[in-house]
Amino acid sequence: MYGTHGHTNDREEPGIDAAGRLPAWRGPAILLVDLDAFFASVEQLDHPGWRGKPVIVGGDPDKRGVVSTASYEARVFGVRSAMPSSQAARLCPDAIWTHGHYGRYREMSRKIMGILLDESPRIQQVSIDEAFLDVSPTAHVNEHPILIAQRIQKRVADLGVTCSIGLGTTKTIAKIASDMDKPQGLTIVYPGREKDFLSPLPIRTMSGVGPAAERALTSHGIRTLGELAAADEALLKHIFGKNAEVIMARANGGDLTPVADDDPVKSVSNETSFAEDLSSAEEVEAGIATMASKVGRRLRKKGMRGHTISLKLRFSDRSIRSVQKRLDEATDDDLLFTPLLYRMAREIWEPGIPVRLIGVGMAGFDDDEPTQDALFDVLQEAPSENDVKPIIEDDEKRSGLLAATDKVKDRFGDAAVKFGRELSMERRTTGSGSKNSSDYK
DNA sequence: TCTGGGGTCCTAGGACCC
DNA sequence: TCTGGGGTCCTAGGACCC
Repeated sequence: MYGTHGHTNDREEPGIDAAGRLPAWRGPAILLVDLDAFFASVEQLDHPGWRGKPVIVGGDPDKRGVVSTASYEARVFGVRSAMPSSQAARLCPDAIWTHGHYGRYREMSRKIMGILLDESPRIQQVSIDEAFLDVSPTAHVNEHPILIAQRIQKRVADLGVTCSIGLGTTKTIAKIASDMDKPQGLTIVYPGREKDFLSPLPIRTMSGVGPAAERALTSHGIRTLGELAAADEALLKHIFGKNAEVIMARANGGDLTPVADDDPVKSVSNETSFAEDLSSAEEVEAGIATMASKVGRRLRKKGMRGHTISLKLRFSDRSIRSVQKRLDEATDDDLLFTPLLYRMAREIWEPGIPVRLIGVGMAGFDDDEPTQDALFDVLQEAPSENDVKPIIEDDEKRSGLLAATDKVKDRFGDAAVKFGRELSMERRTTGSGSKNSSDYK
């Protein structure tokens, strides 16, 4: 036991000396800090009456919702992230349900990431509730990693939520270790013990091995990370393709991928599943318009314009079809690309076929800097294959209208403004604000 | 009352050019 | 004449992550 906050789970005995000093840490020291049942914990922090009770953040049980995060009290009943809400409601009939408050989670997350940044500038945020930290001793800073981890746990706890931390010499090890003891655990894998720690673990424990790879590996008798590390290279190449070498290195504790800054955003998308399938052209186009306007608004907010617009439909049998089109000019204008999306829909769908989910996305930001009059150009140029009539042809009127509706939506919410074809989709969707369930497992 | 949403990356095939 | 191959861009689909 090292701290007063939470407890420390030494995977291997460190051999503390007589004075109780920590043994020197040799080599890289990577932390993975994972906020415990984050969304549910914030709800319990904000609603004192919910503390100690089962709380579920997720979509409605009767509208195809799923569980985003369950508090530990709800997990006792078997409720898990990504579980259909209807099943969760059966397992835990007395749970307190909420769709979640994402602005609030983001606010808490920002505060916590601020603490982490204060502890080490070498940080990689993985998601709203998870980050890697490089706390390797350097010439300038040589505080012991365990002490840093304990201080982080205390500082986070002071904000009213808890975190679990894994400490090891690689990101893979830190990540796996952080999962072994929750909530508020600190699991340490000492330098030199990497293989002992990893080799008995099931393959699925490791990031990068999903259901498909697990199936393939198991069929070849590979069940543990030790077996994976020793597997035939040609076989791994066949299963993981280009990733085979990285996977192998991770499995044997030798993956030295550094803690890196976050990558730039490469795509922006919105999708929604409907409580009941849509099948008429009017309904589907209304759904497309609603998703397109969400994407457009987010693009404008970020100041990004993309070249590649995509449409995804999921049908009643859960199969998925998608289409994407490369645009001649980058855009952030949904009044421009919505009619194109209607046309793309007809490439993969016919009216009458029930549609369960509609997704709209934009990508292709990496090209040239968007020019101020990209919008103007796209309308003036000779018609190309992808050209369709925008909803409002005068581009100045159109962008003025978008700016005005963005403002209203900022103040009053998305539902405040709807164009003709955007029916009120809210009542029909899963009602789940659920976005991110990072406390998967 | 069965199965969400927002992302990243890889692969394989076709078009097109040289 | 019956047939190559590399490079690049684009697209559809799927695996995986939180």
